[in-house]
Amino acid sequence: MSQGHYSKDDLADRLRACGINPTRQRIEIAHALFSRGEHLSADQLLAIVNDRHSETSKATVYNTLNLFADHGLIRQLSVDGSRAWFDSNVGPHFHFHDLSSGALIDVPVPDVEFARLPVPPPGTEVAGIDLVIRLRKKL
Amino acid sequence: MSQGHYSKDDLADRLRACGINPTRQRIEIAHALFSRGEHLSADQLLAIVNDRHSETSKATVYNTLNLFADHGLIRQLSVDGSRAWFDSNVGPHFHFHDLSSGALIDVPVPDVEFARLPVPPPGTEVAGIDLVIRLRKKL
DNA sequence: TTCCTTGCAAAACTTTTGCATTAAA
DNA sequence: TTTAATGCAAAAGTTTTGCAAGGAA
Repeated sequence: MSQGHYSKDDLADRLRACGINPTRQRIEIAHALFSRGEHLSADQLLAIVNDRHSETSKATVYNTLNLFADHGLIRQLSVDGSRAWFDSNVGPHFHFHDLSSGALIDVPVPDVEFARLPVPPPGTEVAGIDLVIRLRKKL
Repeated sequence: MSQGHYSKDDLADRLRACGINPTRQRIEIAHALFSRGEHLSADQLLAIVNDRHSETSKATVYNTLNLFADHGLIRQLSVDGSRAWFDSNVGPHFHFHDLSSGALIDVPVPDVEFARLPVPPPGTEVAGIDLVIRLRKKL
């Protein structure tokens, strides 16, 4: 789904398609998010964006990340309590979490299959499933 | 497993069994955690403990929660980015997360069955599985 | 005494917000 | 000119830490 299009124009189109006004800062943040297939924190984004081009403020990074997440362009992960991670892959998938390194690794949907899931409480329905498989070093 | 023993003596025994010196504050925090079957935040614990008995400081609440978690007496949950939740149920189980109310509801193990799980990366093994089923209001 | 625990305040860290400035249409 | 976006600094919220004081053995 529109992988590999990381030019400014393509990214601007992608933002517009979500109803987001494509500004310079937003395009740069989007580039950092989508050109790397990684999970990034707000701090990392700030460092990446300000390393490559001109100045972007911390507030703008946070505002932009929330904006992107609100429009379904990225997903915010709560994997450890220390900080938020932002995932440029909004398609259904799961995660390995390496407890020794802190690394997050994607787990594609076909690698997981549920034979049984609980029935949601009355009046509610499932909005999404977050699965995190914690990993430790094998001895 | 040792449910329903919430007297000071029983709680003290339970702490000692984990290698934790049972002080007054620790016993009160343990009582708040175990006598209710709920998921509690540090702030809620602080309020509960200081409502019933004498003063316990915020730092002691945090230190105690970390101590309990380090000794496997409770589990810290990362379910939303806003704050940590502490679960007095350390046995294997999963969670519903009601997005509209913020409520956390236990899902017992038998309600979930995995037909397939991914193979951990080389040199690692599975330390635990966190499953959070997000719920929204059904229309 | 000696060791452990607690409390307080301050610090650290992440995230949000208020507001003046800037950029854009 | 009018609106939207940005940057800065301050504020807010959660959690950790340093250190002096307190309590138990």
